[in-house]
Amino acid sequence: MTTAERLIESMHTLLWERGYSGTSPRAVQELAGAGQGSMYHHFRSKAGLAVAAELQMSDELKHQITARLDSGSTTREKVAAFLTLDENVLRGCRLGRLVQDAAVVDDDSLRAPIAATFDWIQDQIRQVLAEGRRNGELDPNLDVDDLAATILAVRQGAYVLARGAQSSEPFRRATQGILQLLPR
Amino acid sequence: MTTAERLIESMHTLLWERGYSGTSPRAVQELAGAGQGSMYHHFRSKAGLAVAAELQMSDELKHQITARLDSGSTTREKVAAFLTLDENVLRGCRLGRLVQDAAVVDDDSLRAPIAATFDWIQDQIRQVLAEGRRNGELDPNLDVDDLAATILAVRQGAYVLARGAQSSEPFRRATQGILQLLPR
DNA sequence: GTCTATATGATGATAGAC
DNA sequence: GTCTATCATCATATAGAC
Repeated sequence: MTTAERLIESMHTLLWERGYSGTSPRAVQELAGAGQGSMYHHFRSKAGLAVAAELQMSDELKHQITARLDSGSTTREKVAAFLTLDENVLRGCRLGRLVQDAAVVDDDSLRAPIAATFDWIQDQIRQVLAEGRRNGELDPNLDVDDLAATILAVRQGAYVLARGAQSSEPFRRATQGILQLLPR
Repeated sequence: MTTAERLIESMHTLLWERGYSGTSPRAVQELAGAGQGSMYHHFRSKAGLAVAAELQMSDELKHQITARLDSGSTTREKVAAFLTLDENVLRGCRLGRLVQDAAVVDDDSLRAPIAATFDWIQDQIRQVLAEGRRNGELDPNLDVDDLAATILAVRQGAYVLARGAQSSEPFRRATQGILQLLPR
């Protein structure tokens, strides 16, 4: 891995763990084993490096989500796979946690990659739901745009509850709760 | 208002706006019109003042939620009232946003009031749902514990999506999406 | 109870040598 | 490309006078 790649990787890890405001350039440099000058040679600023890390987050997330939404055979199975517990729920969603940070929301270059990824995810879910509606698996009267937003919101909110409780139980409950409303 | 009350009020405002890590004692003092020494006379630390502010947040939130859950006549109306758009969705949930901050989650005295409030809210929703099930408004096979977690998660997640998009539209969609799954 | 002074370390970045 | 030195500012308090 090049120094630039290690810096991005380290920023990715720390953004997930400590958030944007909670991550100092110094901490990133230490984790990457790079010096002060090195970081500022490859990136204009902390925000510039963070944007690069966000793009990596987005890429990884898209691959994971595609794999999950493709995994089941029925609509319900696909949605269930999307909502299924991660290895480590308490870490939260790496993108979702960032939007709580005012420094991120106030800087469009930092916020835009997150917004775009959320849009992409909702659209993937919407397509799965739309197919289910065509198949007759779902009620033809359902608004699949709204329901796609709901399903993503359940996942994001489930992370919030799990972090508050420091337990994965609320995550499991919240995701089970929506699944019981979808026809088998 | 006493100085202590103004300090709590100011911390409340800034926690909501900037989060815990993003709020400095100095900023709180300025907003409250109090000096450095004054703050540390009334509170042991930044964390101590933040706990006091969290208790105020919790109190206000409980009153608002009670009012909403009591407002409708049917189960669906009550849930809809709970999920209804706030004046300013983009601010997010004052408690939900705090749990994304590692400094909050790592300090039990800061996390506990949030966890307790989330538990309280879920229990209130659960009671509304349980009554609806007894009434025959809801399917008797529904797990109301899970569904209560889902409904709170939708609200929390809807805030996350709205902040990401810097628009209240995803909030509206996500909440409508779950309501269309509840029987009329 | 409130004020000013002071302390210690971190933050985010720049300068310039190598 | 990477390193060390340096910088101004801020964060989170503590000390002690008034």
